[in-house]
Parts: sequence; structure tokens; C-alpha cells
Amino acid sequence: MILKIDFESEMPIYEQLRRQIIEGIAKGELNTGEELPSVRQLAEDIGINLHTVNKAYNVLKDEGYLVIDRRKGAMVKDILPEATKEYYDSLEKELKFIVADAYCRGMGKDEFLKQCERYFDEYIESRRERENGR
Amino acid sequence: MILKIDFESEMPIYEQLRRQIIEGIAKGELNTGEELPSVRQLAEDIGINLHTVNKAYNVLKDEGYLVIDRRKGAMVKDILPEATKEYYDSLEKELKFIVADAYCRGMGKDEFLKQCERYFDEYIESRRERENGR
DNA sequence: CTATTTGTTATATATATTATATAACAGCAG
DNA sequence: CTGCTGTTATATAATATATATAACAAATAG
Repeated sequence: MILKIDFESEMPIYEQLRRQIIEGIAKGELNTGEELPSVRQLAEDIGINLHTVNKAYNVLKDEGYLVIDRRKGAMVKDILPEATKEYYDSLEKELKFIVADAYCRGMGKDEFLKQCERYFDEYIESRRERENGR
Repeated sequence: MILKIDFESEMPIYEQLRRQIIEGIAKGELNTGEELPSVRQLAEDIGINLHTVNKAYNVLKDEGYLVIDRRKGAMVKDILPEATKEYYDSLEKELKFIVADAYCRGMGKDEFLKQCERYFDEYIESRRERENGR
């Protein structure tokens, strides 16, 4: 899986890593149980500090996406995190704002929903393709 | 319009203000052309520094939501910002991640879309009610 | 005219976050 | 033993966030 960091972005590097890894899991580029590069390896590959990678991994561990074995390294959990109440609450907050912004800018409900649907289908399709190839 | 700050939140105060004001516009609690409290007034009301309010106002000005008159203060723009290419790009990035996260957590496409639709309808309905009352 | 209000600008300070660098540690595999 | 894991510790630097205080120009209210 290819990870790309935008060093001009306001978004912290560890947060960019976190998001790309979650997107990678959604696409099926990263499978449950799959091992991730070691913190040192990944840090060297993308030219950042190992502590930055470590932070991303640990956030993902706390969220329930990864398990980290002190000796083997990080791997994607066999069972992905569930949609807990805390998750629903934060999702609602985030979505409400995004929808408000879109609505103010004159984006129609249908157009917005179509986009969401398209993104969902992209992940579903991507996973399906990869599962067939195995 | 009531603004509530969560001082425990990781989200910066000015960002909380920014989001609530956009949501207020979406709901129709704030109408185009309507004046906002002065930076000093609002800062005092919610117990924060005037520069924090000023930052929120200026971010919203840069985004095209507000006009700020040096003597009269801030007011909601008569014409709200459009969905520019930059906006679409940032929306796509944001939405793709959110969808990925939801998908990984086992949230169904229909459930996700239903929520988005509900939020849209809330804003539409809220605006309609307020327009009828005027 | 005077006093008050507006956003703006400037300076200073404190704190937290982000990212880096370097080093050392324990545990395990080859 | 050697080399690989993540982990811990310490230090440093830059940036973001928030506050405090003061002063300014421009307009308005009395």
C-alpha cells in the first residue's frame, strides 16, 4: 500500500497516515490480520520520524483498528472496530456540520447523497475485486 | 442565536464558533444580511477573549460567509459562498475518509445515506419554518 | 463637541501540539 | 550474538491556540 504525505497540508502527518490507513482497509488494500511496516521502516520510506509513525499506529490501536505486538509489530485487527455510541455521536456532529456547509453553498441533497453513495460503492467494489483475486 | 462552547473539546474555540455559525445559517437562525454580535460583546457573553471571536469571524469572512465592516461590525453575506472547485476537492477528501471509517465499522450504505438525508431535511425544514414565521 | 462603539493592530505571555533527534531498553527470531 | 520489534526517555524547535492589555482610526449617539 502506498502512503503519500502532503507536507504543505495543515493536517498533521500522523493524522494523514491514520486516515490513509483506514481508507486502505476500506478499499481492501489492507486486509484483516495483515502486517504493517515497522515504525522505523515506514518512517524511513516516507522520510519522517519514527515517533510520528508510532503515534499514528497507537491512535489506530486505541480506535480498535490495529493490534500492536511488541515483537512482531503492528497488524490490522481480525475484527474491525464497531460503530459504538461514541462513534455515532462524533459522526453525527461531523456530518451535521458538513451537510450544513454544503447546504449553505447551494449543494442539493441529491447531489450530496449521490457523492456519498459513489464513495461507498468505490470501497465495496474495490474490496470485491481484491477478494476475487485471492 | 445561542452559541455553546465546549472547553473540554480538542476542537479549537474559534473552530467551534465557525461551525456553529455556519450551522446557524443553514438552519435559518442567522439570515443573510443579519448582523452578528460585536467581537467584544460575543466574547464577553461566552467568556472568552475577543481575539478568539475575531479569528472565527475572519475565517468566515475569508470563506465568503461574512462581510466585516470596520465600523458596523460583522454580518452574514447577502450571497452565500458558492461550491467552488476548492470546496469540492476538500469535501471529497473529507467525505471519502468519513465513508471509509463508517464502512469499516460495518455501517451500511443505506443507514449512512439516511442519516445524511435526515440532516439535510432538518436544515430545509428549519429554514422553511422560519421563513413562514416572517 | 464628546463619549462610545466598531474592527484593527501591536506586543507579550502561556500552554499544548506537532515533529524531530538521539539514545537506550527488553523481548524475541535467526 | 546479531538484528529486528515496539517502547521509553529526554531534549529541542516550530507552530497553533488562547489570553491580556493597550492603543488606533472611523463612525455614530447623545
